[in-house]
Amino acid sequence: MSTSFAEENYLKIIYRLSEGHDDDISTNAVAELTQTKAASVTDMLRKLAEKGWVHYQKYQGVRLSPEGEKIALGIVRKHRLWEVFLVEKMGFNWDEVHEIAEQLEHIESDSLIEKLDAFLEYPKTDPHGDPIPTKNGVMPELGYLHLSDIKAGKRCVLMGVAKDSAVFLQLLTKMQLSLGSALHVQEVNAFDRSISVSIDNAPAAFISHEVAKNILVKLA
Amino acid sequence: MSTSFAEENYLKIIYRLSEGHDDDISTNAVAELTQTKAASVTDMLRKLAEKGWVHYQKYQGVRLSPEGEKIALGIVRKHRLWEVFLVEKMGFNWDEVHEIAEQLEHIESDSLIEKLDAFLEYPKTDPHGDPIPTKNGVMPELGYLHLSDIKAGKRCVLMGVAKDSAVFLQLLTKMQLSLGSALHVQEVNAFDRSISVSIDNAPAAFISHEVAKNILVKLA
DNA sequence: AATATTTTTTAGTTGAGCCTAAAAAATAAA
DNA sequence: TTTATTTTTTAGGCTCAACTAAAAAATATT
Repeated sequence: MSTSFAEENYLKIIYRLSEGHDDDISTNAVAELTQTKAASVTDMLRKLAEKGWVHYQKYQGVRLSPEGEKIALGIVRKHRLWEVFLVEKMGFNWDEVHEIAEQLEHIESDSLIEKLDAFLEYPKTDPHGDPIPTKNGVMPELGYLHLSDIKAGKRCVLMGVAKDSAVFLQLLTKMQLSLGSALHVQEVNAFDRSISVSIDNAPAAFISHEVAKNILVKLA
Repeated sequence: MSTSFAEENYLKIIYRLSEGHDDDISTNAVAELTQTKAASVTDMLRKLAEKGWVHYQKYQGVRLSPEGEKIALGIVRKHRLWEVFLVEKMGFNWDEVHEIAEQLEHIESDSLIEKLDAFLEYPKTDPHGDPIPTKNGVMPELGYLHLSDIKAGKRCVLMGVAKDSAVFLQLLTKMQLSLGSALHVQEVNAFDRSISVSIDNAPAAFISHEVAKNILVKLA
């Protein structure tokens, strides 16, 4: 069965909202991310349920069916591969690629995506450190930690971001933070939970808790 | 003013139908290429005329306005650049890229198209030899001849095709014909207007008039 | 020139995907 | 537990881009 542009967006958004827990997703949460009204979401959820891509009972929220998840992972895979292409081959910055990839993710051609994957040399993650689902529909688990959870004294490496809005990414860039940055957490400041961190062995800088929460690291 | 997917397709098709003459285009001709019914075309032409992209008077046919032509050339430029990408970078054959490029041509990002152009090293033609419009909206005139118009005894080089349907391109491939093939027209056979042509100095093969009409060459 | 045929347009529908306003259900507060 | 608030759904409408059937205009034929 074929999927429309709108349907693909809903499935992708429900997937995103479902990551990391198994509660059902509320109509309002979906409406916020799709930039539509709750009433429109209700319509679409009923349609997606009819097609077998979500489990939905009115007033009870929604979750993806196995088939729906497969479709969503396909979209995410395409989105992230195109982001790699845009950064690695087209020379875009990591904060410029989201909107373009939102369009490219709907291009329908399995062979194109396989060839693109090969051309990019089978990347494991996108330019924000997010894992790229395999073509069999498996999302690799990378097990990164939030910088905000790292204890004072520890060293770690910046592996990804939990949020890829342009303003956030631009802030990181201004702070000289990028994938691969070596971080050394000097201390956690009790007052505002900001942390003092040395970036690539430079003198320590302050990173707010809000920012640290959205930085993903692995211990060195 | 922004253009929808459907509007872009109509403008592109009107452009294609207008190439090489300045008669107005009929509703039916547009309907055939858009794969819609004449009544639907009438609706859309009225809409495009309101937006100032075409000149249209009912029962009198349609032609692009300067603004409409600019939009159409932008779409054609994107289509052909993506085709180059698909063949040169993704490894597709020239008969496989049309449908995918039909989707990619609607991706909206000026900076992407400029970067793609640079990445491809500013190609002048697509994989079928069709010229790529400049970013200023100029369609280069290549002045190729139809193989069917070449006199016996002449040598020429295959520079493009006037039709890029998959079956036609596959036939050329089977006949060992591709861009750059060196052709030597031995004789024009009066009976069926087929021509005897040596391809890359191999023993002469027959090329039907129908095929020769759609092959573009320049004299060697 | 009159008639027949083809082409094009009008009129009225349809489905997808959105909307607003009002009703109903679920949840929170008194 | 009753009342108030928030969330979600229903009902009815809108726009876009298609459709069919019928009318009108243009073109071709006799």
